Amino acid sequence: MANKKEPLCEDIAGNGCGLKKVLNIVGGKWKIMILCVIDNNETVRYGELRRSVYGITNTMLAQSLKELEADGLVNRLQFDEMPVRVEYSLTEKAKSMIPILLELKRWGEANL
Amino acid sequence: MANKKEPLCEDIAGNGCGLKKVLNIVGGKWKIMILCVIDNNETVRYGELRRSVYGITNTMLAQSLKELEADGLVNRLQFDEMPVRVEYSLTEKAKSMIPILLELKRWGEANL
DNA sequence: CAGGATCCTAGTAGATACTG
DNA sequence: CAGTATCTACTAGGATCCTG
Repeated sequence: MANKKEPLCEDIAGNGCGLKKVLNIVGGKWKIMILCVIDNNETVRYGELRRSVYGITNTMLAQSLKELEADGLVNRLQFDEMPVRVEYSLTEKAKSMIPILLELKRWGEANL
Repeated sequence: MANKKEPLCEDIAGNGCGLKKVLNIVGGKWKIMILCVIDNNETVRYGELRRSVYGITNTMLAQSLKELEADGLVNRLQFDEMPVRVEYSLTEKAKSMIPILLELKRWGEANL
């Protein structure tokens, strides 16, 4: 009778669960902040990111951007001028996640 | 003209952002899995959790449960029988977060 | 300007044994 | 049964300096 609930995570042991995958991608110390800044600005340069994400180091920023790019969440566009210029932006995939993150954000503000 | 977007995270520096708060609570290695198991069973005993969350140790399970309880996401109900019995369940607050997590899960399955 | 390389620290998690 | 108490291991993250 009762409508069967959709289980939050069936494959608890492995990394098969979509939820775990998302948290692996977004769960680090810096990645949501980076996504936030890019989302707020459409397109952002490396130095601008380093100044905006207060406290981040080169190591962490470069590494996080690489991983986000590898995961298909940010685009890296390099202009071979002198000196070099690189612009980062969100992919369509990333943009489609933003509304859900906004819901989570509102939930957090209301409940924590 | 264009409708102004709601920013994902204004307070990037501090922990003021609701999104960061949520990730701090749910972002660990075990907590979502624990929430998953409890959510799937309504009410779960300690030993059942330890067997269900494959690979977790006593240390981590006890610690995670304590933090989840402190954050108001799980209820701890102790029966002073012999031997002791303890049942864990989700709070209303936690239940209100589940639908959002489900969305994230579906997004992860579709995009990762 | 946009990173890379290297070394180091610290918080997070695991193993094992024990207790009310 | 439902946890504590120690001790150890690992790895994410930090500091500093360097380069195409």
